[in-house]
Amino acid sequence: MAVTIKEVALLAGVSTATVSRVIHNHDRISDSTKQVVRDAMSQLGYIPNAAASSLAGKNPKTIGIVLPNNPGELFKNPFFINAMRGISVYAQSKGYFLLYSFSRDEQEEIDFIQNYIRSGWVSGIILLASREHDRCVEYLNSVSFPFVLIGRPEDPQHTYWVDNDNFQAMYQVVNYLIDKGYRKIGFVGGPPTFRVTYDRMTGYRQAMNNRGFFPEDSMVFQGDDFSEESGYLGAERLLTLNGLDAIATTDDQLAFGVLEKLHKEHREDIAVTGFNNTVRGTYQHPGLTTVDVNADQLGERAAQLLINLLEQQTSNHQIITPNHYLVETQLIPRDTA
Amino acid sequence: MAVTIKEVALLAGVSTATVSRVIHNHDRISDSTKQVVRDAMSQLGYIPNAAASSLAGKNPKTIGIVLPNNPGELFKNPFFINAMRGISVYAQSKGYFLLYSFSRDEQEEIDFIQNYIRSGWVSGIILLASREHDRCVEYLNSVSFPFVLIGRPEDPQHTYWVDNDNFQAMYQVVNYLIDKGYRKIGFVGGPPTFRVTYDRMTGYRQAMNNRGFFPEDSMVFQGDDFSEESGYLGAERLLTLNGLDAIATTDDQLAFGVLEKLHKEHREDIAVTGFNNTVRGTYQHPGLTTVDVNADQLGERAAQLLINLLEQQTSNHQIITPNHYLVETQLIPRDTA
DNA sequence: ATTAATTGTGCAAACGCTTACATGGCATCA
DNA sequence: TGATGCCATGTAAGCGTTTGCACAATTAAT
Repeated sequence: MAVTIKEVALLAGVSTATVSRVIHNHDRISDSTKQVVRDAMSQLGYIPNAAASSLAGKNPKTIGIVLPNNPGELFKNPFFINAMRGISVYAQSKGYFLLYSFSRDEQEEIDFIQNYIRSGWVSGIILLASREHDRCVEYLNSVSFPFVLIGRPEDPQHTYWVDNDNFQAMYQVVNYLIDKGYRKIGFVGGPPTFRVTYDRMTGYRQAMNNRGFFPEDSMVFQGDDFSEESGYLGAERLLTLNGLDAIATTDDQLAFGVLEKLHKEHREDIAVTGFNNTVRGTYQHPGLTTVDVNADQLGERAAQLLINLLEQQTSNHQIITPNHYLVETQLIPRDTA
Repeated sequence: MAVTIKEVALLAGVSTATVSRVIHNHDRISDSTKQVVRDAMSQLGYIPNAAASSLAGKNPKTIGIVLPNNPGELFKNPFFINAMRGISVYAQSKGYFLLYSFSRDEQEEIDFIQNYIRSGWVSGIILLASREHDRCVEYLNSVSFPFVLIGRPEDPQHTYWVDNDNFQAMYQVVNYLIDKGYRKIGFVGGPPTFRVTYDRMTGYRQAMNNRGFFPEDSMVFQGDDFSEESGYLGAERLLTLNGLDAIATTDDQLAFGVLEKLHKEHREDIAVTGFNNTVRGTYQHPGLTTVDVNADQLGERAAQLLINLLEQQTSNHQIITPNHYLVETQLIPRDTA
């Protein structure tokens, strides 16, 4: 059917072994032969059979992506599709294929990962769902299969990951607010067990301190989750304070809850910021000032990290790649601050 | 490394051929042997090596998905991610893997398709980008590789495809408007060369006629594209008519343009409907009455169609599957109508 | 001038699975 | 009882690549 390595070999007048070596840029092949073989390949439109090469023990040049199946979140937040696009940009430029699957729950995620690995289809995996105590990470570590996490892992030293610099991001937000003249800035975050909450809160505290403000604990609210309800609750709490003029949140959903409460109390004068640049914040009135996490970049970097890892594994050049990247966020000023 | 068919055969006390036959449910294997083999498989946690099975000439059980890389559209419209999820629901239940790629332009789409096919990775393809004169469709036909189109093809008789019943959908919208008391309903559509425009316009006309209204041509506007600008222009044109009380559009973007013009002219009394249920329409004020195209379902059906096709091809049971599915749309009433 | 090391290439086995063909056992029929 | 046919399973070749090993040709070292 399709063109095989044999036909290329025949046309180039060499053995299949040589063709294979040319494909992989083996260093013991003379430049002249390389040229001849390459000409033959392009003349025939040869594309290696991925199944065969994978079977013969090579990097299948395919990356598996595991997504959480959270319809609500998927819909509200362009994060996933953008991350997938980012991954594809880099992976495709390196000739990698991409496999994806949505999973209903953690168990299914693990099942899919097992399938990916055992089936021999993929050479590495990117996880897009960072949970607190991630069994997928555990599993992948236990079988020591190459993977990259989008999000911050529990063990940042021994895991490959990409994430935003959450400290820096919130630091920026608070400085922006102070620059705009706000002084008494409250904080509404998600559960304190999440690393992301901690990092953003630290950024908030640091920024305040550096500018000469020292928020008491009552100005910091941490909800049980990242929901609107928690935001609403947080606003309720913070409104008991005197002179509050701004609320920085760690998530758009929280921010929406905050806005709702503020609206109810006719305190629209209070500034609000969110996080994640969800679509609702873009189109609602007033537009929500928020932070874009640059999902595209996160995806691209994740792919880069993984592919580096894979290629480095194959070759014996010991170029030590970093084990993580921090991707810049971008403040999106809109009406609420 | 992983468990192979040999180990299963050894444990079950049969040959590898028998194991293979059990996997594929060959009918000449006795029930008792089947049971023994299945037990062995599950005991060892055996998962067939996809590369090997694909190489040996079997259906690789992998579907390639080609997406357009249109950042703006991707962001505004949850269509793509939902369709991908829909595909994954069905495909995963049938044990199929999914490959995806975003392409920058038509040429790249074709390149990716070639890669998919020549590499032997995929057994079938789903196209999510239906254009007017689709070279991908042409190419796939020319090499007669199994594929399904999401959207209406040029040759609906000899292509596998899924789509909404666009006629029906717009018919419904217009009836809804008439039921709500609107009488002089204008139409703003995209370019008339698109089949979807034609179908929806026909639905509009038919519904009007059936209820005793006979819109003159001046009540029908067809833009050069599906943009807000075209919508704006359309509204401008229609506003010259007397007594207009509603505008049905074929796309949310068009609707947004229409709303803008109406707002400018303080004619918010005029009802407006969109199409596609984009996120902006959900969150803006006033909320846009629109039609959800059920992207999930479209994806699921597309996967179903393709997998049926593939399995039917393999086995010689000649169950003739339909060559297309029409997926129901859903009217989403909100503020603008 | 001999030997040793290096370079460029080919040979052939191996990867894990499928499947056409072969085979032995059993039931059926005359 | 022997021939016939079917049923359940085994044998082995082959799918397209990769790669360790072998080997011839060249270069370097003595």
